[in-house]
Amino acid sequence: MAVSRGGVLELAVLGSLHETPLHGYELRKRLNALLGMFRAFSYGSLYPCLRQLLADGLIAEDPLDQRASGNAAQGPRDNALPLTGRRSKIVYKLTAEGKERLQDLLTQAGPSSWEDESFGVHFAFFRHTEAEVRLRILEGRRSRLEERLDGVRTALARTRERLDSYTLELQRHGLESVEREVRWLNELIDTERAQAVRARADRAEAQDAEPVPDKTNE
Amino acid sequence: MAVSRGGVLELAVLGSLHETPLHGYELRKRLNALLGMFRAFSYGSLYPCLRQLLADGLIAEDPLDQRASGNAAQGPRDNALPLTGRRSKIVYKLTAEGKERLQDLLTQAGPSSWEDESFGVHFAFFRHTEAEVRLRILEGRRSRLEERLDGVRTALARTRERLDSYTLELQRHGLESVEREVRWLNELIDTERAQAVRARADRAEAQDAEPVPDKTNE
DNA sequence: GTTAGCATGTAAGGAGTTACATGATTTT
DNA sequence: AAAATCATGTAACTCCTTACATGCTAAC
Repeated sequence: MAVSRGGVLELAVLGSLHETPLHGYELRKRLNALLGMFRAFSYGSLYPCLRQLLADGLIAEDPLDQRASGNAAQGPRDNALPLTGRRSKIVYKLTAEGKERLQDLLTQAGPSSWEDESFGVHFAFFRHTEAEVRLRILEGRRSRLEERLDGVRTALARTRERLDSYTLELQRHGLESVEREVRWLNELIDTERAQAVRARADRAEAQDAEPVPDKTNE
Repeated sequence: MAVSRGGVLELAVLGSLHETPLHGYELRKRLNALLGMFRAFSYGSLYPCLRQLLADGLIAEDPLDQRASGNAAQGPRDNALPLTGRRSKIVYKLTAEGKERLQDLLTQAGPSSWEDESFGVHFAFFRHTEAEVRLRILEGRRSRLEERLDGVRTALARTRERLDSYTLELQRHGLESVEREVRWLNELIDTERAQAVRARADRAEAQDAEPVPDKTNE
């Protein structure tokens, strides 16, 4: 079943391809437009990744595109068309296995989903993620950041020597940025919870008679 | 002269050791307190780095520490002291060559100083950096971020399909964060320029008679 | 007809991490 | 005397980047 190894790229590719078939070049542009503020991928990693995913059967060439990339017998006539052996766009689409794998990746709530490098990518595909998993990822990221704040703050408190103005300014800016992200996460978590409550209420109304379990694990 | 290869760790180590001699464990804690909001280093990279720097003669063991790490002949008597062959703190200090190398690294204003992974480290040692270099690094980082803003914004403008709320929120938060950093850089740059002007005025006053060249390359 | 951008790929390697292994010292 | 944490180190590996190489297609 070939693990087609971890790394956010896999998720980024699979997630993008889930929306619509794409070829490598366009895929990269999409990705860098979507995640450009957080990270950028190069062709040098994208194409090998596509190759691996293809080998693993998670994606497949999409024949719907008119410029077939096949080397099969096509009329040797009129080779003015861009079919030189194998040079044209290669459009990929998700296979059934690929969709399964994507669902797997989207269900994982762990360090691999809330660390700096990966959180943005996971968040970008929250639309396809279950509500519960979304919440756990958001909370996971928040505690990750709070750990960081704690660590730096206590380390700072233990420091005897007073720091120069640049170090101080860096500290201040860093703290502020992380605190801002925590506040942002708080808002998102509140929204998610409110939605969950609403969804539960809707479900309750639907089955009406049955008393809602309502396990208040708050 | 052994290049003792690039990577921010080298600068981080050399910079820290420039303030005061330290051993590996403590060094790591310092670093993670100083830069914890931006990145964290592990022992697995720190110790090999120290070894390399030692081999290159940029750092040396500091004999000032009472627990000498030497294997030289010390009285075999009273070996209850922690001197088992070679297990105790190894305190390193900068050599003359190391100081030179540090100055080199601090003078470099280029991508290696203003990219995400490295900017924080360079900034943390701005105290030891020339005013001119500081300015170029700050401006370099600013244009890097502005490029990013441009790229994402134009890509976004070209996008036909409207995005789901999560993608949108990610976009918004990303843009806002980067814009905030740009504003922060603007302030820092202003401050730096004001200081430069003041410094020039001071120098002019000092030599008084001599008309200041004042090449207004603004 | 030449630049600029679209499109696909590979080889080499960089900068670190994780997990492991070990031992010394201090605290409880 | 057990647990925590201080302290040093290595091997294997990961994920990605840089630099290169190639060729098509559109625009100026």
